[in-house]
Amino acid sequence: MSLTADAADKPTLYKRIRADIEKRILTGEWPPGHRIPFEHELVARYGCSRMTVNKALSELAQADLIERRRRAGSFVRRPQHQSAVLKIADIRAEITALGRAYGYELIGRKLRAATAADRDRLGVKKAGKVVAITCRHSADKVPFAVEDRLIDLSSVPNAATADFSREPPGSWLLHHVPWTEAEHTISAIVADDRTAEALDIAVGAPCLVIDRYTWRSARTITAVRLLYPGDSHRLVARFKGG
Amino acid sequence: MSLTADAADKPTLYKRIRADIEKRILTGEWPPGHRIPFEHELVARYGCSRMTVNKALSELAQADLIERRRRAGSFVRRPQHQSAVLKIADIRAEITALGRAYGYELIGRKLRAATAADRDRLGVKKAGKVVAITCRHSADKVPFAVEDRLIDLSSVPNAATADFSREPPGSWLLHHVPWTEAEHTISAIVADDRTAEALDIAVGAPCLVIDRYTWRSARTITAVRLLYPGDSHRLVARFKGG
DNA sequence: TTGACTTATATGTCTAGACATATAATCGTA
DNA sequence: TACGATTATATGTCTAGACATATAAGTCAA
Repeated sequence: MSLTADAADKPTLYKRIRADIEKRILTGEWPPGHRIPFEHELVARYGCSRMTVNKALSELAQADLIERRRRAGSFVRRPQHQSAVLKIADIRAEITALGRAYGYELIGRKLRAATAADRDRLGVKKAGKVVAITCRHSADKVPFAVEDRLIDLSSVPNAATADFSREPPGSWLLHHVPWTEAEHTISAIVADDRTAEALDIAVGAPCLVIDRYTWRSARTITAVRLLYPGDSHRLVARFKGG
Repeated sequence: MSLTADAADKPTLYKRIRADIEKRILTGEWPPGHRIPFEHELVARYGCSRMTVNKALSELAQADLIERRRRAGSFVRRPQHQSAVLKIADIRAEITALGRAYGYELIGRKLRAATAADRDRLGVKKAGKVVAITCRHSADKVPFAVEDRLIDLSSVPNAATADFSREPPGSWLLHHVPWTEAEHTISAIVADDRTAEALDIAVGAPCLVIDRYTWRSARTITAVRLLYPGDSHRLVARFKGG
């Protein structure tokens, strides 16, 4: 077994080319707008075939680190500050990862025909059945977040009979619904009476709100609102640097 | 000019293969864990060379949609809910994109040797000079966000002489510093007197807080805290679906 | 049953070509 | 000078092979 870095193991040629270029970009030696050597120049420098350097450059382009233009060449892209990777873990996983005891409590569950408000929230037009779930997550017996969720049963019929009294709906969905897309909206509110009681905080205390809307290839799956105590909870997002 | 989708233009073969597979994954026809046809099977199905299907599968792997294992085959990966792409635009770009008039006002600027608090905030050990900037961004004359920033001059010496009275420091950095990495921490607070006044909101109103810490290959560049009125501003994060 | 060895196989990387295509640069013309 | 046609060129895609390598699966002995 080797304790050295992967890079030292035995990088293949195209990976070495990619890493060489990536390093020059990250260190700023090649600033945004800088033209990267042409493929035929890299072919000469590394003594390999064009397909090999092409693979290296294609991957850098797929990672948005460079931009390739026919006839013109390849150029270092400007950093795109507007794109960052936000880690929003499954709450249970998040709490257990912190080494704290996870607690879950189902507050309410209702199966009903979608009301106008439900349809609006899910972004669907046709009427159908939904499950509405309210629950609470806690860490070491302290309220961590309250969850208010709507599941579209026309997309996830199994959810009608799933037992959410022990398994949180988020975890259940993660294991029963294939690859999904989602949109998160983050905002801040101050706790009203009901929220304050559920989270065991003072009325008027700040709360972080995450609204997550999930779909799979144009089909709505679920809409969920999570409320966290704003002063204790922090969302960490790491910039996507390639 | 064509108004049809790019896909209809004239997709190359490897892109068609990639799109075909992507579609089956996104629709759930091939759920997580499903084995994708072997390369030689796809070669037979599409009547092309192995390099062509290899390119399609490699890109899907780079996008984390599939996982490839030697001898075993290629498999659909589980969705990774914990990773979402958070769009944090440059504030000026964000406001102008909304079709509103961007306003900028420099409140304070100080050049000083880094205090202990500064070093702590920037995560550096060595003493050095820093610029501290406080400013306000507005949309249609209404306060949009207040910014409190620290720039490490040992990494960005030019910032010492940059004119931040007209150009916001975020925009300036975006154009003068090459590719960077950053970490964002999002939280919620309630406005204190000073914040309330700067944002023209009530004391006790909710505020969304973004702390952004930026570096470039292990070198600290800047630390910034942005305060937004919590009820009007919303951060939108789109799940990374490939 | 377990562990060690062998083998088959799918992916990983690479080559030396080929033709396609978008477009920057040049040249010629009005 | 401005505009339109031509040309050169860098990237985009693809082929038909090759050998490398990790590893699942099978084989055999302890």
